[in-house]
Amino acid sequence: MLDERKLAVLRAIITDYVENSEPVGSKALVERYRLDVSPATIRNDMASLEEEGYLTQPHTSAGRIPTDKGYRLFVDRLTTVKPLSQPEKRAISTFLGGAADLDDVVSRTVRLLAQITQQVAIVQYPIVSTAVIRHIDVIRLHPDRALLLLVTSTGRITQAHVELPVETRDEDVESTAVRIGAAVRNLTSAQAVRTLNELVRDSDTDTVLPAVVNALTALLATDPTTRVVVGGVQNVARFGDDFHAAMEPVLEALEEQVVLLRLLGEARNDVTVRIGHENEHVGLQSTSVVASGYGMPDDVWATLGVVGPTRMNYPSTMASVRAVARYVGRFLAEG
Amino acid sequence: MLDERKLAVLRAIITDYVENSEPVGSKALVERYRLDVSPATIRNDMASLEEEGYLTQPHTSAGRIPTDKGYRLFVDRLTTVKPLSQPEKRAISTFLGGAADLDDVVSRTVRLLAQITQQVAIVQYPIVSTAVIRHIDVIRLHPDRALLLLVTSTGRITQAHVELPVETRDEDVESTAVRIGAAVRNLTSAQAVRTLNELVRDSDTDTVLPAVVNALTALLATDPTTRVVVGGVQNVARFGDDFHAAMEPVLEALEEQVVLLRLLGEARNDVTVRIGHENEHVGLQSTSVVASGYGMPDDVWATLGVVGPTRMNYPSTMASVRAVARYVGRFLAEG
DNA sequence: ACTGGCACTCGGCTCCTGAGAGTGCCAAGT
DNA sequence: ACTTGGCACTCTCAGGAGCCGAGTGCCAGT
Repeated sequence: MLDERKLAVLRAIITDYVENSEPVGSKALVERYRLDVSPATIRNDMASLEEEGYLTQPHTSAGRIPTDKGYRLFVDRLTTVKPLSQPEKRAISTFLGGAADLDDVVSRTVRLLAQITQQVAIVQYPIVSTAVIRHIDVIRLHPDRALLLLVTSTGRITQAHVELPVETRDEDVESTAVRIGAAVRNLTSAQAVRTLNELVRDSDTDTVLPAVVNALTALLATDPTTRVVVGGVQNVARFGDDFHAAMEPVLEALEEQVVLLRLLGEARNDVTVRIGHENEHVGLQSTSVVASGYGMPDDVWATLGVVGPTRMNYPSTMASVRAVARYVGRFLAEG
Repeated sequence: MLDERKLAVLRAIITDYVENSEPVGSKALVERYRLDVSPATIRNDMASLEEEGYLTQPHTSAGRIPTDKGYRLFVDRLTTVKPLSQPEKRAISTFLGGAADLDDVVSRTVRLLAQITQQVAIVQYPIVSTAVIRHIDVIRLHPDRALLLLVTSTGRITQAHVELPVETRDEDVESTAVRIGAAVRNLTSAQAVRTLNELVRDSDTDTVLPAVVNALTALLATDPTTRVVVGGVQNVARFGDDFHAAMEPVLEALEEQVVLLRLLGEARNDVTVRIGHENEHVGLQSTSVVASGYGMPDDVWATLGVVGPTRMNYPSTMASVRAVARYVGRFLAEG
């Protein structure tokens, strides 16, 4: 069904369409891509590609444009992600190199991705599965309320409020904090939860301890990967003139953390592409998402990616996403 | 120059144009707004209003549309900000009521503002000038590096890294933290800086103390108002069909914290309006910004506002911004 | 299996025209 | 002095005709 030449035709059509955003016809095709056959032959191939769902015509007597299925085939079989050039690599490296802390790494990454792909970038906050608890702290802000701080070995700080009985003494709060801190130090999230359970079981007269432990358990349970940063939103304006209608739902989707997490959540350690209707979220079905996990080998920390028009330059976008993911991963591993 | 009727004509034109986004002519005007004069009279008034720069014609033989100057006059003299309805007030109140902490208040506020104005909302993180230090903490993450945490009475947590001599003992770190903590507790930022200076002067043999104090001083010095949150970006799609050209610079501006801060920075405690070219940032000169300070009376904590098309409903937007600012202020004062 | 030729389709461009909205101006009325 | 009706004028917009050209599908020939 799909001989070599038909695949070459599909590749040429996609290349041309990505570049010029115009339906491409048989004549232009043979002229621009040395296919060494006549337009008539190409026409037959195009007809057959259309029959199998890889191409479509906006209207009779216009050229063909690729369908989502066509892009899918292109991405799967017709393209090789070519590595970035040396200057590009150096640019990435120096741009990330100046980062001061975790927040800075993430915000630089998102700007970098948006910049080099000219699309909308999404970066999930990294989480280290091997992160351990470094420190906890309970700070009494009001008579009946305290602030619980949790610091992990990656420098991540989370917080929660704890309701206290009004009559609680400051010393009790402090000693409880010290006690819990000693118990969970250098434990992973899962280990800590187990230890905390034992701690509560052993001390049933105490009122402060259970309150703090509950808050801490809840804090440990909340998935710390639920933070996502978006950047380069202005690039939706460049997605194409035909995009104006579909733009509002896209912008809306980009504000929904939940949607973004689901988008990124499906990505593995390598580069994943979702094309058009392959995206579950209806607002994003006229876009493609290129994502990649990043972090240490065999230990994915988080995911990042870009959202662009289905008519995007897949090889180049995939190369950029992969490169940025690798550099950020390496950078985090070092720092 | 500007008698009562001309002002009424201007008001009617703006009202109509805001509603229908179409240039409005003399005939439609007398029909829709009981002006009790003939179209010819209105035409004379319109000609004179145009001559003075309040109106303009997209082309000959089209109706008139307001200029920035026209909107300015409208906002300054022709409109009264009418209070919100009871249900609206209740909606604001309940929506903000569920907020758990400061982050939550801000994120709810930005969503609320975007929702009720159908425009892009911008909220600056609040700062309490009377905030005092509640707690500091130094956590050693690596042999040569520690994390400094600062908690204020408003529940705000900031952090910084401290470089330590490798040979520093854990006990010294801890005692230093306790010592500094005791010294600055319940002090305002300014008082703390002074106290810290004395502390360093009195103990010149210590190596740990100066390192931590330096980091803390830097932390206190960084302006905590430099954080801004944006929401409702999808609403730019509703700014109008004529807006598509100007959209990219607007989206770009919305990603620049610096630009947003300057936008908001000019606002006073009451509602401020910048119309079109009154905005300094070129990318936003086809938009209007409605902003307001919020916080306790005579003690502005921060600013919030919305960005919309110059052709916006000013009275209603101003009412919404004012109401939200007041509610958030009240809410912060209580919690 | 490929190619050249040919008839056909259909969108886009241009030109034209008429309708309609809106204006500016003027002379007359109050 | 202001207001008004009338009128000529301008200019956009919508619709229709007609042409062009790009592109297709098909077929017969190599």
